[in-house]
Amino acid sequence: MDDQTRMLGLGGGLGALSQADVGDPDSARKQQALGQPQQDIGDILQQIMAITDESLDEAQARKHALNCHRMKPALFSVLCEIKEKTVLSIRGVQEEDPPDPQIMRLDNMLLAEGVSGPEKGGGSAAAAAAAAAAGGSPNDGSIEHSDYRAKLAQIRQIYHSELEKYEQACSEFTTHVMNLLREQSRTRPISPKEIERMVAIIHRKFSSIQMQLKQSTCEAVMILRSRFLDARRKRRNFNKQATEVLNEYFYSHLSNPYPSEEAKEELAKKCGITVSQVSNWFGNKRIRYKKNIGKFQEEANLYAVKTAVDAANVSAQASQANSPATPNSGGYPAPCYTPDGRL
DNA sequence: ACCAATGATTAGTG
DNA sequence: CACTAATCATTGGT
Repeated sequence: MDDQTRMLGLGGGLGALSQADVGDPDSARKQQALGQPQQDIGDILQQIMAITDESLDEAQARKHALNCHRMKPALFSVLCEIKEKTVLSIRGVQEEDPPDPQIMRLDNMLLAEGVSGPEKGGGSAAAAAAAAAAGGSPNDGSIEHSDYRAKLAQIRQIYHSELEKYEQACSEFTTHVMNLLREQSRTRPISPKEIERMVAIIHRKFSSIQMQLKQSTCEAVMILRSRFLDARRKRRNFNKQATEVLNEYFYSHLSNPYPSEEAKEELAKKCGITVSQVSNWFGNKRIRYKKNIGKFQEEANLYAVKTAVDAANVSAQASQANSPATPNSGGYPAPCYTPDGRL
């Protein structure tokens, strides 16, 4: 035992004990003066082991006596140390948890969506930015975003209140456990370090619950996104003039209705829409025209006449110049645009 | 309320 | 990456 105590580096307490063991008369006298029986570690352990065999009152009294024993702190630290070296070391190895990549992802997304970020101003700006970046949808999107933002704010509010609830519950539980452990540490070898570790465990458990919250919040945001930011749901028909311009181009280039990038830009400008909208329009137009040429015959004629008239005006002005873009001037053309493609 | 028209998205292709 | 074809979701006329 002496060796062991020295190895454990224990201080005065046990040193004094060993002295008492040897029967230092001075120490014995002091103990007598304090009214405590002389005893060694073996006796103490004996008492501890026997404590369950005694009546409750006896046990309480014994416990109190043991608690007040001057050897108690030393014993306590020994037991703590032994415990530390056995049980806890097993778990202590994998203690340092690297930040969970999953929760990092969720956090990043929530931040990007403006759910978990700063409150009003920054949040909505971030949301708008995220929306613009993700959708790529070139809608000017000023009206529809108000609705979106309202819903997002709702989600944010729920998220925050839930988060607060969790945090509160967590801290409540933590303090409860800490109090319990502190209380217990009067009779059981529970070191502050162990309490700390227990707190960490609790926090991890709660953070996994939080992750569920974050996950479901993310899902809610995604659904909201797809509901509100999908441009299909906020479609506006182009105005008459715009469709007229587009149709004019389409039917006057029926043989090759593929506007160049420049032409698209020009059309976009004329129609007050974006280039990709022009591309969409031509894509739709081509496929729908091809699918049912008959249905579009009337329209084709209309625009053919229109361009013919324009061409006529132009050529009238320009005397005899051959306008290059009047493939169908005159009659009603069997459309040059065939399903197989460009002529 | 129904349905054709229509702008936008998506998967697939060269 | 531009394009086609299919499809979605809304608009607007009836």
